[in-house]
Amino acid sequence: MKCRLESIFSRLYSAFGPQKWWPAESKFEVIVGAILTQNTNWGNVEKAVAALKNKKCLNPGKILALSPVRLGALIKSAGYYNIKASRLKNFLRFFRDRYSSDIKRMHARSLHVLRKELLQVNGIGEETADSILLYALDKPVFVIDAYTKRIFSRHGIVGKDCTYGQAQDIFMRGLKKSVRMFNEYHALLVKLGKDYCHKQNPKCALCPLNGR
DNA sequence: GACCAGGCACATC
DNA sequence: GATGTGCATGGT
Repeated sequence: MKCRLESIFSRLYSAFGPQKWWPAESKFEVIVGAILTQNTNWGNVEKAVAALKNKKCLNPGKILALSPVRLGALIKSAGYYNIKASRLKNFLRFFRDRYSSDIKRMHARSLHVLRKELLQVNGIGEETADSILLYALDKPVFVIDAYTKRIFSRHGIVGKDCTYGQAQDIFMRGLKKSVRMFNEYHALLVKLGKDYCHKQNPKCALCPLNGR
């Protein structure tokens, strides 16, 4: 499996090149984006982040100080804006109370401890936690998302109904733990998913993973 | 108008 | 543990 996963990575990298993820100007912006992008088109998230920046509200204190209605209005374009407003605040209260809203303090903790803590925040599930760990905190964890499952189940590498943990184990066991590679691999899978591995009408004939 | 997008919590069985 | 449902905007 190791060879297979590594070879898929090489082919994706050759086909698409570096993806330069996560697209954000700061680690804090990565975290906000990770929560806002839940089950949502990235373009809609960018608009919400831009609205927060435009009002000079893209920092922990400002977001916490906004009323739910005001915050909801700013992130409206990202969809599920009421629930996401409360999820953002749930994270920010944890971030303030546990780490004094300081990314460096968080960064100093271990992957294992942080993952457990993040999963206790209401609104942060496995994918969001792992996205924060990998892309904001440089921890070597492989992010599994809908694209990853769809692509690898279509190629017979994971079961169609496998759990998040089962899929993650396959990657974590089959690859060397590298933050840089995990970062690029997941970004490349999203690129492949967006361009070639649609839910319906899969353009699999064009998929760079097909053929030799 | 239908379908989809870089999920998650909660209720119910 | 598995399955179903609500949450919502904006692009194709």
